[in-house]
Amino acid sequence: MSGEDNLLRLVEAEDGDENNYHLQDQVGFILRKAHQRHVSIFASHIGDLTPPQFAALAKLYDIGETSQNQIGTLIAMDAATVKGVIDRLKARGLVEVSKHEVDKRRLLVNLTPEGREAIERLIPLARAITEETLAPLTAKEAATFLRLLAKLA
Amino acid sequence: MSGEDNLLRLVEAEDGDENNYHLQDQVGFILRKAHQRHVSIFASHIGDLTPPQFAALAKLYDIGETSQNQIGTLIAMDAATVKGVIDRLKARGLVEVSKHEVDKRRLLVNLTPEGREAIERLIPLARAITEETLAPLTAKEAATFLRLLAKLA
DNA sequence: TCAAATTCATTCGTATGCAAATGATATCAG
DNA sequence: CTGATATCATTTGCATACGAATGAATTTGA
Repeated sequence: MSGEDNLLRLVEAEDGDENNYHLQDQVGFILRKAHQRHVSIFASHIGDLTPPQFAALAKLYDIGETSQNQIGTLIAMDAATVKGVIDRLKARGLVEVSKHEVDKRRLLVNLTPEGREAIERLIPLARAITEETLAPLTAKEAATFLRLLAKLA
Repeated sequence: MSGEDNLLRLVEAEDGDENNYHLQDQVGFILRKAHQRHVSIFASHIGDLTPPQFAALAKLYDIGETSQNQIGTLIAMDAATVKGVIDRLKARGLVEVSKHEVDKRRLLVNLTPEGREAIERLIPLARAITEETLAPLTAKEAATFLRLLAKLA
């Protein structure tokens, strides 16, 4: 270790390291890593569907037929992004689309019987994914974490 | 509200809602939304650089010249992804690349003077981004949140 | 009522993000 | 020493993710 290094450490110790920027301590960086880990866990349980695709199916299962735009609002997805997601679900026969009778701008989306069967089959796996994602935390920690995370989202 | 709705509510109340899957309560979904919000805050403060690009610059500023692969490891980025990030930073003159003298597989990456100037200018903004991201939490909550988030990442 | 503003969907461009395959180089093990 | 393995970088393909622009349809407001 050089003399310069020793001097630097002294300076850092004096000011509580406030002059140094540590990427790995920033909330954005850790948030990105936590999200990555979750997506990886998701893929290990549900290989043939992505989290956004699953979210669209789960929401349609929850509320029934609705417009593409409304789906995007409910699952926090950009209009351009949701279009791609719905297109791929449609191509796989999990959802079907139709025109709104009254408001001709709207594209109605609904589950097909295959889509309904798929989401009913996948929901138990999704519970396991949530469990595994939160596994590093105790039950109490998980509850605290979810409460605080919700305040940030 | 219909009679069916009342019945459903009774059933849900009886079993503690355990038979219902609420997407908006799942950790993965909230994690994705929190990450989205952070990226949006980031963009409002630093418009000409993405979070991954900033991360690469910050890490190079921290550790100095290193291989592309090592950068990817340190900022949790896939080799294919980090290549694109470095390519774009290179195109903008913020980093420069060279071949490793001994190990000819490696591509060394380093900040240019412009890159160093940029990251020094941006780090104060990054601190503000972290602050704004955590603003919905009290200081104590933020500390708890970061501790638990780190356990998940 | 009717022009302005808004909403819904689409398209384009750019940027992650990752799996899988490939090629070049380096290391290891027998 | 050399064949098997491992590592590093690249490329391709697919899937989000979002800003901006566009067009069609609806709603608003003076």
